[in-house]
Amino acid sequence: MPLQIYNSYSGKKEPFMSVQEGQASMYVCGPTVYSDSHLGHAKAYVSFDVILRYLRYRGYKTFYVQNITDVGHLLGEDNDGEDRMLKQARELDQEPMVVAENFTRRHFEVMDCLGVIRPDISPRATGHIPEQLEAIEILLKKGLAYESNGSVYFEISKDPKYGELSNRIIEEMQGGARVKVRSEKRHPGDFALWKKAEKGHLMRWRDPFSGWGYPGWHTECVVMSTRYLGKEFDIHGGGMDLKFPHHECEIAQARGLEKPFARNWIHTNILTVGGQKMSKSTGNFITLFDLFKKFDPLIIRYFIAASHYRSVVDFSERALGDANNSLNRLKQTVKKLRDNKQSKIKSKGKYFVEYKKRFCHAMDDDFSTPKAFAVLFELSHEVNNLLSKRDPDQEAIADAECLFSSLGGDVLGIIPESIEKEQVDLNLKGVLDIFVELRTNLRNRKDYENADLIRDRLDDIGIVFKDSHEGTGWEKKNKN
RNA sequence: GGCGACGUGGCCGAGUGGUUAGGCAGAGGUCUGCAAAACCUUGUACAGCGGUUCAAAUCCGCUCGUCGCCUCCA
Repeated sequence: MPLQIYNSYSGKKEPFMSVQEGQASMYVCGPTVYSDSHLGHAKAYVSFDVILRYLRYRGYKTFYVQNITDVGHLLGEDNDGEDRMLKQARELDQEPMVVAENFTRRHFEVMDCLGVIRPDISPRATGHIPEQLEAIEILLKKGLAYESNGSVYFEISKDPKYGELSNRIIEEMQGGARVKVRSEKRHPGDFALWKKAEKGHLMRWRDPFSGWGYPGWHTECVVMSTRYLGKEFDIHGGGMDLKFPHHECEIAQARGLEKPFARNWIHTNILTVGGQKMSKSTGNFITLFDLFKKFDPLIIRYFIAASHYRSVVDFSERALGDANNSLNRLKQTVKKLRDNKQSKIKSKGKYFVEYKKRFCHAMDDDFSTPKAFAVLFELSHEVNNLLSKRDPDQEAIADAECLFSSLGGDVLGIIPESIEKEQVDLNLKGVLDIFVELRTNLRNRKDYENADLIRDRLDDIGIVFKDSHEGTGWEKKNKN
């Protein structure tokens, strides 16, 4: 069965047919880098990361482009609004490009923590001004855009298919929306391709229209996606909130430029807090930097990946706590598996083949991670039973370990290559080994009072002792 | 107002005409000196109302409710 992807252009699941066989090209709208990325961004980028990883797992040669928007879009309405980048630059008393550079770095830093694989290319909007101007001139020549007062607008009424992506009819678009007073636009829905720069505007470029200007929002993505992925590529993604106007406007331009553009549109759903959308403008956001102080990034990744990318996820600390418990269940199994595995035995893929099949079947169905996780939990269950036997089959252990590493690790990204051990320095390990020995001696002497004292006091500082037939083991507690 | 998504047991979350999703939390048990972990047992839910059907959480209609987009947003 082929991979099925929900195409939000058609509103249906469609078999994935890539432009070039065996390859998968994907463009995802990246962040506007004027402030720190928050949990809502994580939802989008972790979702696309899982999609990318699964495409790779399925054998596609992937090419992933995600832009960095380093020119601001207007805050308010039309001309009286303020550019976000410039506002932040003024508040931080920094050059706009310094602001962009810093927040770009910080964005990658938090994404790295979340295990999000970096895009192959992260093109900047400001690095593609000539390409954007070129596209704008073509649209002007074709009569799809017009110049007004030094700015250039795309005339949506010239595109008969405008609105097809988001199911909108131009004539009905004003209903309920605020009425624009004065405008350079012919129709309120027309969107800026290029804006005339007022005096003192810090980010501006030479243009053939009024002398100085800066690009509108939607052109960068059309230009950069097609430059690097070709006129026609496989997947164009972004958050649900970008569907209109952003993606609609991209499509209109691509059509005007006679580019076939994206075959599949994937939109990830939003993340809410107490039922309300998390967003920068409402202020109800929590940055990933702050969240990492309390929760391991892997928990956050699990929390996001465990729900379907098209579902709304509601954030709460309680939910993250639950996610942590669930994730621990899988991690415990993998840890035991690795502790029991004999290194010389290699996986031959003989055991648990049904689980792998079911996992892939779930992921083939529009990347249904909730079902995929259920399969992993069932596998975990069976593996735990296997491990509790006296002499578990080593080949089965190797196969199970391999499955968890590939499905849970490579694809879902929630099983690290080594569990716990990496964060523990050697001194701590040495000290703890002494305590284990001491406690064992005390237990053998049935001095439970002092044996338990050691366990309780270590527990207080985040080290958990676990007794079993083979002796006492220990592990670090999770942050929360 | 327009467009769209959605409403499943305490919470999260699959399912989609008749047969166990899965996880967390809770309860009881096994193991253990006691814990922890693991394992076993335990929940008969599908917003409401009407209709189709031998049979509906699943199809159809209506109602109610929640959320998103229509302004920058992932």
